[in-house]
Amino acid sequence: MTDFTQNLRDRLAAALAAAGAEPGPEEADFSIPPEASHGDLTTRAALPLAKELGLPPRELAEQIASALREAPGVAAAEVAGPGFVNLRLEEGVLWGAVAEAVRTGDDYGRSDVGEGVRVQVEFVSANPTGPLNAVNARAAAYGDALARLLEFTGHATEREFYVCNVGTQMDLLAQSVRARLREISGEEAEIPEGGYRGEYVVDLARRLHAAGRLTPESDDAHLAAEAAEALVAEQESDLEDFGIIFDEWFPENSLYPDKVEAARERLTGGGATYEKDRALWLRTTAAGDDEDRVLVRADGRPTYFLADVAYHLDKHDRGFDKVLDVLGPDHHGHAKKLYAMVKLLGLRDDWLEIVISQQVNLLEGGEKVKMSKRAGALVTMREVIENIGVDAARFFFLLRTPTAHLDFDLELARKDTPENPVYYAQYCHARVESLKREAGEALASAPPAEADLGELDLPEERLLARTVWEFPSVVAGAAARREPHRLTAYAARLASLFHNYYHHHRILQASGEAKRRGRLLLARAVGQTMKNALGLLGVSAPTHM
RNA sequence: GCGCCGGUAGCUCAGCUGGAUAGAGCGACGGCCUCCGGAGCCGUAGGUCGCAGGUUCGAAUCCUGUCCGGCGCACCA
Repeated sequence: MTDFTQNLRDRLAAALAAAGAEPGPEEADFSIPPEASHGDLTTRAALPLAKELGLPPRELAEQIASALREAPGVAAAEVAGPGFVNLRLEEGVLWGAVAEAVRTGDDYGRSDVGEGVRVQVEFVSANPTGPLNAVNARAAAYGDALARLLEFTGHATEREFYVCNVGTQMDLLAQSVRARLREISGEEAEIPEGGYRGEYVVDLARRLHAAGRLTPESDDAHLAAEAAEALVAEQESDLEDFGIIFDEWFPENSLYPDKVEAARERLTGGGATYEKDRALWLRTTAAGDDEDRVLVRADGRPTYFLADVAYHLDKHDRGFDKVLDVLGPDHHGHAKKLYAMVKLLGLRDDWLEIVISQQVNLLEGGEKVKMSKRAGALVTMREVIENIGVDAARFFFLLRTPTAHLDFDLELARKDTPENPVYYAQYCHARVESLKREAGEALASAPPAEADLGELDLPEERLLARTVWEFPSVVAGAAARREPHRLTAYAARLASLFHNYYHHHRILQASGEAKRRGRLLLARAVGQTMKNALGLLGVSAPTHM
């Protein structure tokens, strides 16, 4: 498909050049119109360029159309609306995609557009002060799907979790654990103001005490380290059960003191710092921030921001060509200073990219489920997984664009009825598997034959094939825009088309051996494409349901 | 006060970096079970794209202002 569209792009560029236009790469391109009645490929190149040439857009469009009409695989090229050129492709192109999906299997949709660029996706990155919650789970589902998309499009991708095991929160954790340890020894103890009151701290204290690792007399640093280690291990196993394996768990405390000191020197040497009120500031306002930021406090202790600079310098030193930070809703205020930091360090502007994974409202039958960390009554990621399952959770978290708040209806996600979109999509795959079982091994694994595909003649079959044909470009678009939810929408669309087709037309009982094989090939392509789409979302494609 | 994210059908949301008649799911209403899985399918109703300006051949999309909701604004992390 890539060679095919590249050929069309070349022809389009040639036609535009012949008319005297100088199109940019964006302008001399095609898109797949959502409306099937607008053809299979469309270009609006004539609209902006006609103006430059002083031509009526439809006239330029007609010149483009006649040039494209001659291209192989193009059945028709028509001018529409104000000056669109709509292409209708020959069926053979679409059957070719069906054959390719069957032939390439789990690799269908894969591409190498990433050219092996080394990309790091950092996500979740929670404090090691408690179990992961539903908001972390959303970020987890998002970051992992994004990483899968990047891998599938030819990027050398790594997943990283930044363990924020430094600072006030760790002190509070240590004091909270100490209080619980005292209680175990029968003493009276109080959880400090702002401390962690969750039941899990009691369990943690009990476990570490029983293992002989901690006593109420253990010093703060030891308390914090032991507690954090245990909690990180829990987070890691929760994420593993959610299907997510990180390549790197990067502990913040490993940055101290050398890397933090090196970061300070580098910034100071760069001349973007100054001293005020005995503190060291970074002039981030020179790079688009709203106010300058403190790097070193008046008492000489470095800020979290300076550690962040050190952390990103370390990422850069590790050779990543691109770094994606997925920040939670409580950190969205950091984007500006991080971007400013990149500028002031003299790194490429697009080296860092920040995506905000927004908050989640958990609903139970329309009622909001309260999530209060202070009261210790938070909804944990583990509870979400146990309550509704990994597949439903991941699918639901990826239903929306990451930047928008998400209403997550647990009751709906739990349902095993068609109103639940994850079952609807998985059922499509299971149904194809069921057909393959029914058809028998020989037919179910027969190599794609052009003659068999040529038997397909229904409009529904063409539309299904077109949708299979679209898949690689949907993948590419989702990866480029960092929007896995496009795949969720695609899976729902493909499922709907297939269920409809299945209901109205016999596949294994079609008249004629060749038609049976052709229809089964189409079904196999759909099943395979669905499996790949779900796989990129981290959702399983069951063979039975 | 400043900033970020939202405001599109009764509800939850898409809308592919400015295009064609604004779409889907759910809900509502009405249909379909001799048939490879009814965990399914078909149809109907439903919109001033928060509001007001602007930019241009063209705006849900970009700009300005404004209203509403959510969330951030430490020498905390």
